[in-house]
Amino acid sequence: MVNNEQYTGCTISTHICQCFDKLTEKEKELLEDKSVTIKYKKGETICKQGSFASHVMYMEKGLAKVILNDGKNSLVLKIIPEGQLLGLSSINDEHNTFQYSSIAYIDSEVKLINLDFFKQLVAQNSDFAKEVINILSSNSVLINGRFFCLTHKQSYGRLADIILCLSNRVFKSDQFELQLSRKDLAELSGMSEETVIRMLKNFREERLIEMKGKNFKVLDYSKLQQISEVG
Amino acid sequence: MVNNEQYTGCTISTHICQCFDKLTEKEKELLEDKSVTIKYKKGETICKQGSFASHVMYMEKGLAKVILNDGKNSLVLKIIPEGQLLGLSSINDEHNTFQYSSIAYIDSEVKLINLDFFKQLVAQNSDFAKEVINILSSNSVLINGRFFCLTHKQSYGRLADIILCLSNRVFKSDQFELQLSRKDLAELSGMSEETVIRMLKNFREERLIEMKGKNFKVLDYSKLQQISEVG
DNA sequence: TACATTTACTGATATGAATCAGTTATTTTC
DNA sequence: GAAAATAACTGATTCATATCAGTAAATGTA
Repeated sequence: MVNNEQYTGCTISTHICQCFDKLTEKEKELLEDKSVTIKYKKGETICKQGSFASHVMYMEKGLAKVILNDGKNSLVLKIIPEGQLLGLSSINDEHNTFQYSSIAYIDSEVKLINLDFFKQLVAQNSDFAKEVINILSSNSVLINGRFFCLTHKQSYGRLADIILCLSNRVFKSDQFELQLSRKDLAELSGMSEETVIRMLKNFREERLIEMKGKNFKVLDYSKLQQISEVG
Repeated sequence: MVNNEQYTGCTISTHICQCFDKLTEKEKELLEDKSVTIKYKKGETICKQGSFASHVMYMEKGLAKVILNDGKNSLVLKIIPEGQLLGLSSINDEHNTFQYSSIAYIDSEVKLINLDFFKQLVAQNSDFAKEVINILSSNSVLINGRFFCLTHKQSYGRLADIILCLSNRVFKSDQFELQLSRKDLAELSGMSEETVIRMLKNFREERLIEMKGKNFKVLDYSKLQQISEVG
């Protein structure tokens, strides 16, 4: 088999966060003491790039984006679905501030875990540390793929990627009510809002998708897949 | 202070790899047994994306690029200078193949460390594990910055970034003999070879750099910095 | 030294996608 | 339930940068 890697702009890791399974009963109890669950409304900032990081987060319920921002532009690094960690890069001793911002796409519940305690777990439980390493490196693979996609595919391919990702990984259905605005979609696929709108229109005209307001239905997976592949 | 983060297309981490300092004398001895140093000529492949990963690498001498490739295009993720690890993502249990290729820019010497032994070190020495986590997360920060830069800056800014990176971090001098071809520079800054050539010419005409064949000299750092910032 | 090959460079042209300037539709708010 | 605000959409235009098609220079080789 020839390995012609396919990169997608997909933003969601399929890696299942298993790190808490590695904890002892005692550690799990302590974890509960050292954490608190907070609710965020759609659009609210869960963590802010540059501010001091005192906790690692775990998405219990909801959906959020992770973005880099230079004051002018923003880049969506990934999406955090239920059951994934957020802000793991803060466990690096050299960075005591959040390296990115996270904003809730929909109403969400997030467990905030005390950072020092999290670091302590890494130091004392090597299975836990190993799993953290797995998560970090899976995350790199995801972001590298997205990096490739956003720099080398053209817009139609990137948009097809995002639609496939939303359908397959986020909503896990061929039809879904998309809470994201066209602007959000544009940010996700790294292009302008107007271009997204025009391209979605084309996809609809070619019967690849159906669209009524926020309701999406994917009609032709294989054609979208093909568009994703040719770039 | 307002935090207007500046992202650069710089490809080199300033993180100093300290993980081997964390080893005991006995572990250091074992490490020598479990590793072998190989010489690579300029242009040679040090590791190949998709092939089975049986070792982690350490750049003892030389310079190499780390690239993603889909058979058509390639993306330089980062550059590995002397004193840095390469192929660390292989320690993830889910990926037993190299996630990227690495090619020597110049003649290089690379220490190949047995992967199972490396994993064993992670499991048994928590300071070592912690340092590995630091390296992984520093690496993410670097690549995220580059991701932002290549997707949001335009060509002049990206090229300025690369020139500054080469001068400040790789060669650590305002003049250097660049072993890389124009094509390499194009790949690094994510644009076509012709565009690189035209823009270098402009930089020279505006007296930002001097250029005679492979010999480069940076004349105006602050102007290049400014070009990098405006994008 | 001559020849072949690769690399560096130049100009003309094509094009993908952003930007600008609106209108229409849908939410939100009072 | 009307007014205001936001989001969705459309068309015209501009622009950055890739691509194409070459020539010139440098490097490798016989």
